[in-house]
Parts: sequence; structure tokens; C-alpha cells
Amino acid sequence: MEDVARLAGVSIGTVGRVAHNHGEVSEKTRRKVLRIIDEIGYKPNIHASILSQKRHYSIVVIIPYFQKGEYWELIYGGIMKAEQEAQKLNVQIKVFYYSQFEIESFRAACRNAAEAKPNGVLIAPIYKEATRDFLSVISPLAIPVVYIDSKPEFAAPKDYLAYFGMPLYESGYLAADLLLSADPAATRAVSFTIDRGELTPNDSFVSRDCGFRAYLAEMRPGCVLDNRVIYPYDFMRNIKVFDDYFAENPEVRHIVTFTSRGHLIADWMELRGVKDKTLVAFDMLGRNMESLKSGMITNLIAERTDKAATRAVKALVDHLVLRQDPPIKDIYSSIDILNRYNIDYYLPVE
Amino acid sequence: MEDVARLAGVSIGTVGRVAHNHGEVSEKTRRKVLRIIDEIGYKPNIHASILSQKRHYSIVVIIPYFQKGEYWELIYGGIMKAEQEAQKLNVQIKVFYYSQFEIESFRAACRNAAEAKPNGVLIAPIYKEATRDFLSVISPLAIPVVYIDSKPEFAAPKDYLAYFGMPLYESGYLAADLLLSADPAATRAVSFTIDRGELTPNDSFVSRDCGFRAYLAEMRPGCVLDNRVIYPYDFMRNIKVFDDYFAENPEVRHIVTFTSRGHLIADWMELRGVKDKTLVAFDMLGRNMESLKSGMITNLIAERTDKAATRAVKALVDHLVLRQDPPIKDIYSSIDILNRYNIDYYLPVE
DNA sequence: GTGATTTCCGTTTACGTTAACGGAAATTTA
DNA sequence: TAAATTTCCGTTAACGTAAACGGAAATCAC
Repeated sequence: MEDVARLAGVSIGTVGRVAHNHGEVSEKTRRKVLRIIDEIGYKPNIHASILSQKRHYSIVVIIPYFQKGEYWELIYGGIMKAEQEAQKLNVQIKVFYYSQFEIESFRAACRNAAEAKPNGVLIAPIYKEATRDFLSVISPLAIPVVYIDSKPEFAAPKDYLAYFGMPLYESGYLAADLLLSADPAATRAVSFTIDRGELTPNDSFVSRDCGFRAYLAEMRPGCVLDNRVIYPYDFMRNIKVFDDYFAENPEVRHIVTFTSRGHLIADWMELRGVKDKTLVAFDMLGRNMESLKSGMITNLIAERTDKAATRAVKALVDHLVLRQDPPIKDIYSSIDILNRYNIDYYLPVE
Repeated sequence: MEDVARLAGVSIGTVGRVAHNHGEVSEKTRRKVLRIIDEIGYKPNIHASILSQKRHYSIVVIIPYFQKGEYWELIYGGIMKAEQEAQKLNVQIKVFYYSQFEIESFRAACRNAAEAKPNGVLIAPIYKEATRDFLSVISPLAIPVVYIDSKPEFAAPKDYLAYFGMPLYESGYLAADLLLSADPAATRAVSFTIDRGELTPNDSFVSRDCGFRAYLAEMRPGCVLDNRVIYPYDFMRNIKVFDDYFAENPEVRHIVTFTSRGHLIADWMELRGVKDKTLVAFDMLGRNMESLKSGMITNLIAERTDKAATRAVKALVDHLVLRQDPPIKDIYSSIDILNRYNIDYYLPVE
């Protein structure tokens, strides 16, 4: 900066002002300084910058509440990992939880988050309309928003900083290939879904289901996909669902679930000693990984949800502290295929 | 630091001395300071540390020379990516190349690297004995060494900082499963290997081959694996090798290669319009990815070589600048299964 | 043309740590 | 016991940037 200042014939303070645009600088000197910066290739020293920056930032995270071993724990884990980095950059993270099954709790979480006067928001916007209301509070304050897991369809690029999601449709398509490509004779498969009562089905189910059916239509026109509902917390009832279905349809040997609860099916297979069926499931939950190792789940499709969460936080931190935005707004994670042979090397750590 | 100093009744300079142990401190005060640090939870500010640290470090990298699109370019890419981070921490990287096919060039690269008086070494130790000689020069200078890709068997944990490798045996085992599990009737498969003349076959070939054969022995005792040699730079000759082999053995429908040159086989398949064979190949080279998309390669096994390289450099940087070592010395990358449905989401970027 | 604003920019301090310097205390040597 | 070492530790000047402060120049109102 000293060199730049000398060559441009201004003070080092002015150089700072144009390099990071705060404060007022006349257009003439700004251009002169910019030219010198470019000429001698000045790059700001990020460590000095952070050191001298007295400001502290806070980010609020709005995600569903979860129990141990559930899908949202992966997201939470990714956020916690990013928090370590964030703290070194004077960024504090506060998490607000809501229930996936109660829109009012979502509204409440949003209200509380807004009251915390955050400098940035990371949100899993399960309820779209309520999200819109939240945005109408947040947007006027020019607070950057990052979406994770899903994104409201009304979100225009200028209204959010980034979206970290998963290629759901494609992963459903892939699931079909993994499940059926080895058995050209199969004419029927079944998917099990979590009961959501009156609530609209969630995005990940719909998109994956859609991708799966697209594969069938394209590659296996003779094959149909049944669908049955199971219950996350009612073990006995699920047993009956499975028993009944397979009693009626003993010829069905291919099972998929677009939820993260594949282990529920695997447990039933274990219980009944089922060995002639293949099962494709989603998400890197501990119990799914166990079932994969024990051979009940044939393939697990993982989308590094934890990593997406980490990167989502990082995007906010970069925006706030380093003032640089992601080049692409919509970032999709990879689709990882796991089986019993590579699972041991698939670690959540970085 | 000021708080710690005050509470411990010493100067801030002394706190620095015990926190980062340089300089001499009496055992008594060291313990006192350490206790206070622990008590009030003092964490050093890395930015201030780097800013005030005037020292600059240099790391030498010793890897094979490569042409565009070859395996070692992945490693190189990972190193270049890490370099960006490294530069911000005052660490400079110099690369020394050798020929995979000439041990003398390896020796020369080692000599030149040693002469550069580096603060750290990252090496792909293809020639084990020559590596031993290099170590006898480097070790007395207490220069930390990180291995990548392979590790000499004589390397004792205390003699190196870390090793970043790939689970070769397991990936060979997995390759066999991907290739054969869908076809229980297969009794024969073939692997193609790069000609290395008089040289000993390289580690990755040997280990993957071994893993593959272990799968056969265990799961498919009736199935044998043929092996044929191909030539990286002799397109016409390879055509003949393939033509001849499959003329003689038309029933063989499963092909694997443990090298990174799967695309050579794919090209032949394309040329001859072969559609009834499956091909499993390794490594995320551009040409392999093309062949995967075009359907010639059925499955590609990728081990994020680029990422391993990035982490290897990072390990050295962390050791030098932050004075913290990796908790585990031997770090293996994940085994990623790619097919035409998930390849588009498998990005080398981070 | 005077006074009041506004715009622009130079000066200065602080951020938390490192490391050179040198003085005091402890230890050894003669 | 005095001198010579050695050990230990306090002081201080960087490191590169951000931002508060305030003064000078330019612009405006009347």
C-alpha cells in the first residue's frame, strides 16, 4: 500500500479507501490509484485485514430440529465444522430450530432470527410462503441470504447470495439405474416414503421420485414403481407395512427409498432374513452406513450434505469478511455411490 | 496474551515464548503460564501470528514429469491449488520433475531439490532405493518429508510427516465387483497394462491387480483374469493387441485396466463399434471422463488424486507455519464410483 | 462575499503476535 | 570472591490494514 500510495502521489489511507471502497474518493484519484494497483500487482494481505478489522459479524442459521442420527444432523455437523473457521474470522453463528412438521414453529424461528439483527442468514426454507414473509422483513435490511437443501421457486438471483443443493432428480435417476440395470427382467419395484400426514410432500421425495420414474419411462418402459408409506417412529407398524406388501407382491425384489430412512427397511430385511432383494437408499446416516456394511443396503447414494452446509457457511463468511461472492449462485453437490467395498474410505472429515 | 501475562505475573514476551516454544523459559514459569492459558482459554490469533512472522518458507515438490491429460497432471493440479493458499502464508513451492522411466533423472531431481535448501519436501518416491539415498541427505537437516502416491516400505513413522495415498488393493477389489457382479455367468475377464520394459511394475498396478484377484478367489473362483500389455504412445500397435486378443477370445466381455489409460481401450471399442463389453477404468482424466460420458467406459473409479495432493501440501504448510502436525500419518483418499449418471456432478473444484 | 455544508483525503492509532535486543539474575569458573 | 558465562525474561519495534478523526478544499445558500 505504501508503494501504491507513493507512486500514485496519495496517502496510504486513500489507497485503502479505493482498494476496499469505503469512504469517499474523487473519481479522478480513484482511477489513478486503481491503475497503480493494477500495475504493480498489489494484493491486499488478508491477515492484516482481519487483524485490523474490529467488526464482529453474526450469522443466523434456520434449520429443522433433529434427533441424533437423522438427516438434519448432517447439515448441522457441516455447520459446526464451518463455525471453527468462522470464529477465527470474527464471525459468530447462532442456530434457530424449527419443527419440520409445524409451520408455526418455522415462523417463530424466523422471527427470532430476525430479532437477533444478524449480518447474514442461512436458511433451509421448507415452508415457501412463510419464507417469503421472512424475506420481506430481511431484504430491506440488505442482509445476505443463503439457501440450503432447497430454494423457493420465487427466489430471483439478485435476492440471494447462494444456494447449496443436491441434484435430486439426477440422483433419483441414478438410483433407478443402480437398482435395476443388473436385472433386465424386473417388471416391478417399490419405494417407501415417510408419512407426512396433511403436509405437502417434501422436495427431495418429489424430485427423486420423478427422476426415478423418468429412468423407468426411458429405459424400462415395462417396469412399474409401487409406493407405500411408512412411519419414522412406529417400528411395529412399519413391520406390518413391509410384511403385507411383500406377502401380496412376493415377486418384487427391488426396493428404493427417497428418504434418508433406508435403515428402517434394512432392519425389516434383517428381521425377516430377507436375502433376495436389493435396496438402494439415500444419505450418509450412521444407521444407513451400518446397514450398508452388513449387506442389507446394496447401494447408498450420498450427496455430502455435510459438505454443502460447510460451504454454505463459508460463502456467507467470505461475503462478509472478505467481501467476495461465489461466482455461481446455485451450487450442487456431487452424487456419491457407496457400497460395501468403498464405504470404509468415505469419511465425513475433510 | 496480555491477560495471560498479567494473571501469570510475567511479561507478554514470556507468554509468547511458552505458547509457541521458542527461546528459553524456566520450567516453573512455563508451567504457571501454561496453567493460565488453559484456564482462560487463550487461543493464539493466527492472523497476527502470520503477519508478524517475517520468515518465509520454501517447499520442494519432486514428481514425475507429465504430458497434458496424464495421471500426474492431477497431482500437479492439486499442488497448484494448494499453492494459492500457501502463498498467503509466506510459503513458496518449487517443483522438480523427473522421468518415470529413468532412475537417474529421479536422482538428479532429488539432488537439485536438496540444493534448494527447502524447509519441507513433498515427494512421489517411485524409486525406493534412490529415495533412501535422498533421505540420508535430507534427514540430518531435520527437513520434514511428506510422501504422495506411494511410500517406501522402509519408512518408519518418525521419519516422515505424512503419507497421502490411495487404497489401491481395495479399489482393485471394488473394480472386480463392479465389473462382474452383474454377470454371474462370466468365467473370464481381461486386464490391460502399460508396458514398462525392464522396469519393475508400478505399485498401483500390482496392488490393484492383487485386490482384483482376491475378489475372484473369494467370490468367483471359476473366473480367471487374463493380462495383456499395451503401449501408451503407440496407437496402432494397441489396436492390434486388442484386435488379436478379442479375435482369439470373443467370449470375454469384461475389461479392466489398473492404469489411468482406460481411454485407450475405450477408443478401440469406439473404433470397432464394440457394444457388448463392459469396461472399468481408473482415474479422473479428461479423456476417461469423455469415454465415460460416451458410454464406452462403464465405470470409472476415481480416488481424488488432486485432493490428496492439495492436502499433502497443506500438511507441510500447517507443520511449518502453524506448527501443527496431522493426527494420522497415513491418509487414504476415498474411492469414488463414477458412471454416466453422476459424472456431471463430480467436479475437481472444491 | 460571508458563513455553512459537504466532499475529499492525510494522519494516526490499534489489531495480536513475533523476534531482536539487551539487562538482570543465576550459575559457573578461576 | 570476582569475573565470566549462561539462563531467563521484559521491552519494543515491526508486520499490513482498517477506520476514526479532523483539517483543507470545494461547493452551496443567502
